[in-house]
Parts: sequence; C-alpha cells; structure tokens
Amino acid sequence: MLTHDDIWRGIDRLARHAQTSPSGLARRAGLDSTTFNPSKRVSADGKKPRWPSTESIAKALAAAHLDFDDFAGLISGKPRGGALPSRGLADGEAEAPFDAAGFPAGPDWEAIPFPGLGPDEAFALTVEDSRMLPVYRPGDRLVVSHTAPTRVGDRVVVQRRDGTRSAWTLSEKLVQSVRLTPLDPMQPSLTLPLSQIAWLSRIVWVSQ
Amino acid sequence: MLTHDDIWRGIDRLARHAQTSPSGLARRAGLDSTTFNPSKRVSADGKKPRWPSTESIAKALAAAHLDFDDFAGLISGKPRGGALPSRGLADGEAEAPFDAAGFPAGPDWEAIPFPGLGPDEAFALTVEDSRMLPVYRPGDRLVVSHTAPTRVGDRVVVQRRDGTRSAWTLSEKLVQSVRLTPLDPMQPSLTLPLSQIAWLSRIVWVSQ
DNA sequence: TCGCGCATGGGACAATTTTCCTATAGCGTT
DNA sequence: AACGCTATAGGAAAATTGTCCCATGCGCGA
Repeated sequence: MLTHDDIWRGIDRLARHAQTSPSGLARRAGLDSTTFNPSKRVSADGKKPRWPSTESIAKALAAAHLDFDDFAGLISGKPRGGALPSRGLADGEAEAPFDAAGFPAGPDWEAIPFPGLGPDEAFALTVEDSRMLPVYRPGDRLVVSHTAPTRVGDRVVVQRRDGTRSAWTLSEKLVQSVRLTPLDPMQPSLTLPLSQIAWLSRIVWVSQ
Repeated sequence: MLTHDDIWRGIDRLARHAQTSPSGLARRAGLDSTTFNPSKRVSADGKKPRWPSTESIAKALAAAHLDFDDFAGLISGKPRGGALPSRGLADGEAEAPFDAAGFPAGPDWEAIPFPGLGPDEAFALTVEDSRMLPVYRPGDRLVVSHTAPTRVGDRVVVQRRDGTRSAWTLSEKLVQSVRLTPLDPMQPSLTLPLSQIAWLSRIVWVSQ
C-alpha cells in the first residue's frame, strides 16, 4: 500500500539525499520552487490530501540522479542490492586493485553493506588521510559508480595511469583534457590530459 | 531516471499481475475504467505525454495488494529480496515442519531464490503429486505468505491440526468454520471448523 | 446469429495540480 | 543593523488529469 505520507516522506528524503531542501529540489528539477511546499501537501481548507504528480516525481528523480527503484527504497527503507566491495583510497600501490575496465579486481577488497547499488555498478573507497579535508575526513567511505554520469561540478575519483588515485571536483571537460579543482582550497587546480587518466568516475555517496 | 514509458509499462504489468486489463485494474481501484486507457496516455493532439497521477497509482496498487517496492520492481525488473526456505508439500509427516506460529522450523528446508519477499514473510511448498491438477502440477512451487490477507476466492494452503496440509480455494469465511472448494472440480467441497485448522494462508505466487 | 459484457477511442467537463505572484520568517555575511 | 539569499505560506490563474458520456470492436455463450 502506498499512502499520502509515504509519497511526501519520499520527496523529503529525496531532497535530503540531494543535500538540499524540498524547495531546492523542486528548483533543480525545473519545477516551481513551491511545488513541494508543505503547504501544498493538503488542500487549502486543510482537509483533503494533495499528491505530487508522477511527472514531478520523475523530474525530481532525474535532478537527484536516482531511479525509481531508489525512490521506492527511500520510502520503504528496505535495503536492496547487497554489499559492495570496499578498500582503502591509497595512491601508487604495487598491484593495481582495478581491472582494465576500472572495476574492482584482486584481493584486499572487503564487503560493506550498502543499499541501492549492486557490486557491478559501484564500489567503495575509504579515506585514510587528511589530505582532502575539509570535504572528506579520515574514515569516510566514498561510493564510486562507473555508470553514473559525470558532469561539471561533480566530485570524482581519478585513477591515473601511473597508479595514483585521488578525489577532485570536476570543473571543466575539454576535448583532450579535464580540469580538476582540488578539495583542499589551498592546493592549485590541475589540468590533466585524458591520456594520463585510466578512469574518472563520480562519487555517488559518502558515508561516515 | 523514470520515463513516461516506464510508468505506463508499470501500469500494464500491474494489471497483468492482477490478472486483468488496464481498464479492469482501474475499475477495481475505484477509478474510471478509462483512466489507464492507451488513448489517455498522450494528449488529444497526440504529442504531449500524459502521466497518471500518484494518487491513481496508489489506488491501483492497493487494488492489486502490492506496495511501492513491488511497483518499482515491476518497472525495473530487478529482483529484490533473497531466497526463501522451501520444502515439499506433503501430508501427515512425523515431525511438523512448522512452528506454533506457522513459520518454517526444523531441517529439511532448502533455499530457493525468490524476488520480492523475505523469509519472514513467505515460504515455498513444492507440489509433489497430481491431486491438484489441473490447477497445480507436480513440480510447481507455491509461495505461501502468512502476512498476506486472505479473502474469499483466494487459493490457500490449509494446515490442519492433524498434520495434513493441502491447497484449496477459499469459498466462504464463517464465524467458526471456513468453506473450502477443492482444486479438482470432481472432488466435493468441504466445511472445516476453525478448531481443526492450525493455519490457513494465501498462496501468493506459483512458479513452474 | 444475436445479445451481452468488456476493452478501448474520442470528446467535453470537472477536479486536481502546477505555476505565478506576493508576503513573511530564518539564516549568514557584511 | 542592514542586506541578500533561501524556505515557506497563501491565493488566483493556468495547465494537466480524472470523470462522465457515447460509440465501436471484439470475444463469448445462448
């Protein structure tokens, strides 16, 4: 059964997932910012429930980069999918822990539970040092998805061909290079040619 | 991402799941029977997509006895949940393979994969003989849920206090007894006092 | 063959939702 | 304290969806 409360709880959680408010989510989705207002969840007289339209939900999901399964999970709270392979985010290891396609390979991967994404779609990297403060703190787990689309402004992990691996903000996509802004504002930004990049994928989740 | 096609595909599959047509589903949900018409899925001029309202979807789900997670599964096709304990549907065994509450207990339960229901909500029974033809054939797996509501007309499994276990159609619920119609139309129907029944639960799924 | 129920297309109207607009409150910064 | 930005309440208009009505086509049983 799907109740009126369920749907609006899903909208609220969707907004929180996107790290914004209901009105901010509506704006990002191209809707009027008052669409998800608490005052628009019941009729003017206050007695009849109002439901968001399916189309509005679809737009909000697109803005939050989630699919319908994720939304159902936000409402029910039931975890789906299984655990994810997890390991440390460390630079320049002897053996590359990823295969040619950028998916986890080799030992040293441990499983951590994570809802909503399967092991073929994402994996987790644990932050081990303080070089990415204040954004990421030691102990944070970064969930990285090779299938999620990367756009300018996204936080990404870049695996270079020399084996080093680090997190950045993607600030510009050029034809033969990308421009990366460091998470530490004291560090200079970097323009990296694509030829030096093994893969560049979006950080879709961070747990602490 | 959730597309216009996704939603309507979900409605069609929901109707098929409820063993009816889109218009039949709408009628059962208390909506106008034309609500889910293919002709109502695009605007009159044929160019703008029309989306069903969230409230209509909620009513259709209630009519089909499904929740929002199930609907998301119908759309994405991704199986969720895990395996179920499974064993044979046999009468009068020495040790009752169920505990007092009617849940699986003891050995002799094997796990079979099944999407959408957890082991605390349902279990599977395998048909071993031909006594329930033509409805159920040997090898069919009946998924039984103690939590699903039983209504007149549902197929049910009845566990009697004497240890026998069999499948019926529930044809009448009385104060102190139930009326059961056999799946084999050649057999007579049966009125069974509640005092002889350990549990009576709905068959929610059959795989072959 | 006929009649009946059901599914569906099409159109007009009613009901609901979104949008647009204004106003107020909260928050952080200067 | 003043300012800007955001979040939100409230109300009216615009857009969208559901309902009602009717017609057609199909399958099924008498």
